[in-house]
Amino acid sequence: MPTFQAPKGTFDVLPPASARYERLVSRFAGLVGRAGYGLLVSPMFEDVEVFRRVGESTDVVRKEMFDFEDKGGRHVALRPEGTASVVRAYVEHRPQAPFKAWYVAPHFRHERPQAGRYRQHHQVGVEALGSADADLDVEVIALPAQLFRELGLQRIRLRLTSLGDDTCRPAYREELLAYLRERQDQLCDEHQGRIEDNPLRVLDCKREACRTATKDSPRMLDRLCDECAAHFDRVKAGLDALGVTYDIDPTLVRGLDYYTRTTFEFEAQALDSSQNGAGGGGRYDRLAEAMGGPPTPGIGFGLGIERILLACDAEGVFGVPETTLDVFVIDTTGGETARDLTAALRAAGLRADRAWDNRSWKAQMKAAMHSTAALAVVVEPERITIRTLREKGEAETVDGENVVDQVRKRLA
RNA sequence: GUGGCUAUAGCUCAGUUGGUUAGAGCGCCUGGUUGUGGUCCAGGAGGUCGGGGGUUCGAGUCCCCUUAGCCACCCCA
Repeated sequence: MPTFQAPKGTFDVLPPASARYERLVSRFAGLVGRAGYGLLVSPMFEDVEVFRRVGESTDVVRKEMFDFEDKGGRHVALRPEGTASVVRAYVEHRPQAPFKAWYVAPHFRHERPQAGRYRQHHQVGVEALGSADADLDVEVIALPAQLFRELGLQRIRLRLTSLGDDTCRPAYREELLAYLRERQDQLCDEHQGRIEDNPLRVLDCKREACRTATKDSPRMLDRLCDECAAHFDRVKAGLDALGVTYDIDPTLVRGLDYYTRTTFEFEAQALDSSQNGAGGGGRYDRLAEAMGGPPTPGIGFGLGIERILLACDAEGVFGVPETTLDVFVIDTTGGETARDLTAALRAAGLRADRAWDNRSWKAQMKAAMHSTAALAVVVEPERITIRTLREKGEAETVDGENVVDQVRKRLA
């Protein structure tokens, strides 16, 4: 047993398994890059107040932040979610709107770890600021749907709702609060004393008590103001037009308080654990103001890389790629030729590796088999041969002067 | 944060009511065989049994603590 191990709730991803991370991120980068989103790099810790703006009543802020005082006495926190940092950066730099950015970043939450739930996990996501256009909601929601399709995932369910805005939500909130107060003693223990914080959360409670008590509660979707209703209708129509299927779920409440209007969540149904949320997001038209900036509408999402990969495992798609090398060099003459030839092959743009330590022919050949290379170049005192590694074939003796060209020819 | 289960070789796991040098398969290393590599044969390396304490003549096995993982709650990505 090693003396040290990765801290609780964290993990290492080693090659070759890590190749899936690489490929997933590059797929995502390609997808959102084609849609006009540029990479945004931001610090993985911020003034703790930046994250507090996402909502004081949320678990993320109340009990899951990795926060500490730095040597200058500043109270900072490791990023628990992605949107706050991006909106902070937007407000700080005031880029041209609409501003469309994507990110890939570690996220930290101090929770009890479980499969699919970690203290450090990784998300890819996008944020689009400066437009309230419902068609932007459609674009943003369609991106993860397209990603999942490209990965080959079948069993992803999109849940969708609207939380209203400042025009209609306050009245609804009061109505719901009144409804809940009448039934306060019927709610579960957790929510009996917490309905004032965020009454919407009670609707999402999984406990039987809350479920029955709120069965006939008023629904935000029935109380949307005209503008919000029109916005939501356009979002639905847009998704329909793009062939993105969804389920309207009026009980959907996301973990963050900043959402307005459109919110959504992608559920990986292949995962039977309760950690089956693959990603989610929504509109946050008041967050820029809360961050001290000008009123700026915005919408975005975050996707959990580990959750997506777990879902891929469960559906048997997007496995670790087989071949990562073109050619493997074996040298039984001392190693100088391997050193020079490998360098030449790489300079020619081929993926090449070699055996080390001047081992036996058999040991080097074994290493070549493990390498996943398609071809081996075998350097022996009297000749140089090219051999196939993945299927049977005759060794082909090659001229020492043109090894690179001949390898290239064989690969073509 | 609450509760339950688990921890033995690089990996997957055996290990009796506590008993003497802790095992297997796979993987790894060496040699032989093979069509100079995938087969087969022989040999070898590798474990303070997660860590600490206790009970006992004796602990991988029983007890306590601790660390980590898993599961449920909770929450979410």
